[in-house]
Amino acid sequence: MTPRAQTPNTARELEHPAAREIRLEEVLHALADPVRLRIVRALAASGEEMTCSLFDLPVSKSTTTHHFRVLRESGLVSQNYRGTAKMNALRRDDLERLFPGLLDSVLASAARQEERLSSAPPRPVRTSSASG
Amino acid sequence: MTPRAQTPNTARELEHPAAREIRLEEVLHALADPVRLRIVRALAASGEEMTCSLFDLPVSKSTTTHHFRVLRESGLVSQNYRGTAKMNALRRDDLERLFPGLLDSVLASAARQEERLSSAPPRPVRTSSASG
DNA sequence: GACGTACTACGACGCTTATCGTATAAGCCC
DNA sequence: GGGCTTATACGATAAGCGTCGTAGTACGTC
Repeated sequence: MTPRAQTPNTARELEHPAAREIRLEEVLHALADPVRLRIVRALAASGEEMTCSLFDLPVSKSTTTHHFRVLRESGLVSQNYRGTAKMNALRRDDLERLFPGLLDSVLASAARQEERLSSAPPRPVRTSSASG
Repeated sequence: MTPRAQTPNTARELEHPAAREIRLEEVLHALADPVRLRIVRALAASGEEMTCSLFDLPVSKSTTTHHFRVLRESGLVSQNYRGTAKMNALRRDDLERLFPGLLDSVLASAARQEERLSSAPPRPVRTSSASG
């Protein structure tokens, strides 16, 4: 077969769902995994493209690839090759148009939870009648 | 054992996670299932408690029970018995305190997607050279 | 006490998924 | 070209999950 005639350097193009094909359930499912949520948060924090290898994840290389694929197929991130590296970016515009405010509230919730869980003193119950 | 001494009508109490135990990942996972998202939307729309049997779901009774359990254990809904019926309610206050705006943006996104998918004309491609 | 209603528990089944290791392909640099 | 880096593909595995049916429990009513 060898159908890849010349295809200079843009040869490796990855399939992305069109904006209208993105489904809320899949986006939520993609975000529900701790590793993937971490990836999305890192991408949002950097605001720019990042290569896969920049992420410090507690899983193997293969698993990382798998998670990036899930993120891409759900429509959360876009990926394109740049030399040997693969650049990843959040599809903020598409997501904002489809689900206004969703990504931001998830990101804010994640940040809030991290703060709450890390700095949470073993505060017993605080019985100071001030009521909650 | 028979530890249920007298316990008049509040005998059957269900375990709910405390607010501080609610995890974003579990909430997102709970919302990622179409059936459960539908339940949550119905609860939000009604604004009040609803019995399990009020929901018109495309799954069996057992499966419905399963989904309600997932919702309760994730912290999304609270359940308490009232006679033979089990009343379900969204834990809006707890969720809003933990993840401000999250639930609303998910609900809005779901509504938006439903509208988009139902009223979507099979608009071909619109090749009007306007470039995309 | 007997019956009906509402929901649960349990076991089963099949599909999906998160994980890994190894082998492989594409591109860069010398 | 040779070797290094980066990421993929593939197969395997174990766990999780959505689904169901059946049997059972709790409650209200007669």
